[in-house]
Amino acid sequence: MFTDKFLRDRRGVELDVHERAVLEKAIFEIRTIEARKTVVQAGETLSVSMLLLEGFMCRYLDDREGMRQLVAVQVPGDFLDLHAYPLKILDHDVASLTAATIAVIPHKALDEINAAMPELTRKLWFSTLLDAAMHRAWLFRLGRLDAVGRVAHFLSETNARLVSAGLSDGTRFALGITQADISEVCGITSVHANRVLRQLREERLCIFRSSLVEILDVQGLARRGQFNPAYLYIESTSGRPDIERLLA
Amino acid sequence: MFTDKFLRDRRGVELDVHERAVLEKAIFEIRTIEARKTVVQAGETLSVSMLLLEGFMCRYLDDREGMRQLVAVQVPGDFLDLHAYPLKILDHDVASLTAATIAVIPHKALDEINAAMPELTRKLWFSTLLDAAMHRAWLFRLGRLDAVGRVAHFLSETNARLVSAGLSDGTRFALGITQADISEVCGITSVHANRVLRQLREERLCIFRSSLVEILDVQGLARRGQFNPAYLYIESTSGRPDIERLLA
DNA sequence: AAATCGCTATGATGCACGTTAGTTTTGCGA
DNA sequence: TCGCAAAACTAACGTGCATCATAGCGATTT
Repeated sequence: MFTDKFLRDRRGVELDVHERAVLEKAIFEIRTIEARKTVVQAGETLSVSMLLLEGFMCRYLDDREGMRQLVAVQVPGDFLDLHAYPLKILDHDVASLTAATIAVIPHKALDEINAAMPELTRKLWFSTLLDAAMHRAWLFRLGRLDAVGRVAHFLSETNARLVSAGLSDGTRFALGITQADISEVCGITSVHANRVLRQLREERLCIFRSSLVEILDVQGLARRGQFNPAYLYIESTSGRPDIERLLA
Repeated sequence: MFTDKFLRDRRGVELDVHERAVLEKAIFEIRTIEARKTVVQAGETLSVSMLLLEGFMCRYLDDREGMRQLVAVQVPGDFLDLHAYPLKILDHDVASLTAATIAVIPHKALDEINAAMPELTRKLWFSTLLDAAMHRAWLFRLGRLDAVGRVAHFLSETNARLVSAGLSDGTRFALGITQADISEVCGITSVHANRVLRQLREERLCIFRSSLVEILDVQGLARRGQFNPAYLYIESTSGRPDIERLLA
């Protein structure tokens, strides 16, 4: 099932069997994407949306000099651009960070869902609002935290999301991104990202090694980044102990 | 008509006469709010959403020490918390900046719209995605611009939105907020906000006087803040010259 | 084995912005 | 018209992060 991870363990909006089947049937094709490719550019008119199955992708805006500001990092189970369904044209680019696999869903299929299944429509809507809630947490990160706090917040968030996706055991996860990517998330230079990561290592909070992130002190890292997972709307309905631990 | 300004001049999603009437009928009551009151707190369960009719309001997150980071400023015609309809619980607070008037719409009424009017539902969805697009522009502002650029970007955005709402003539508008509010938008201290506003004044770009904002050089200010209004999805369908000028 | 490339690492220097501690101005209610 | 609080403004000083420059290191190519 390609849509297994979509909205899994999200408060009150998990898909039922029928809804999941409908969404599966809406998939038009599965595509693979190389690392570091732009798949959607700002301003194009879109007629499909994409669900991320494997790998990591991102969305970004760039400034006059071509410097990027990431506005979202997507993990497996996330829609990349469901917001393109109502918007049709995006204000930003979508690109892969690592090699990735995606499911392509035509807007025509979403029209049918929209017309016939108001409850599922509301859940799809919810999932785009989850993205907006993450945007707000990112605004807090950039507006109110220092560089160490920003990185700590980002790594705490990513850990929580990957636990929910079943891709982190709660302290360790693979995340094939570079220090430069982190700097584009956190609005700092890659030089400074390097110094911050060293500091997190020296304070025994977290070890970042590009291919592997190891959190030594989950609570300490969360405290340093003032991270509170409430905005992710994760809930342990299935009684998963890893999620219980996360929310404790 | 209370809903006059809602989605006015937004690309492809303006409400038709019937839709507007349905939305009007969904209004349960009109309320006034004093300046500087919190109307929704993070974590409450909500059963209504609110449309802003008059005045200015905002949404914010606060940090451990109680310092606020604004994540949105709402102007007349904006929903304050339509995202509470799918989400039910918000991750942030909603408060007034000035005295304000709002229309209250119960989620029950939105359920009926959701069930019976897929096209209107998609437009409501669109309006919440507009907020998300603004969040992304705000992320760019905080992540990639210096203090002067951030304030220039914010004032350019606000001008554009108020032109669309008919509350700015393109260069001058009333905005009853303080320098401290600006600092909470831009992630800087109020002391520095003051310095930045002086600089914008001295460079003959913009004069901010709390009760009145006067933009002396619209294009210069936009350039300084790398402001591009595309993310607001404004379009002049009605051939309004003020909007034409804005997008030129 | 040499060459190339992307990523990580680190030191020196400077500036934008924070912090602290005020003073002055504005506006509004009594 | 006074009185007072809130907002605007200013100055002195400290610091976190940017910038610039360079070097090491591992993987891939030839």
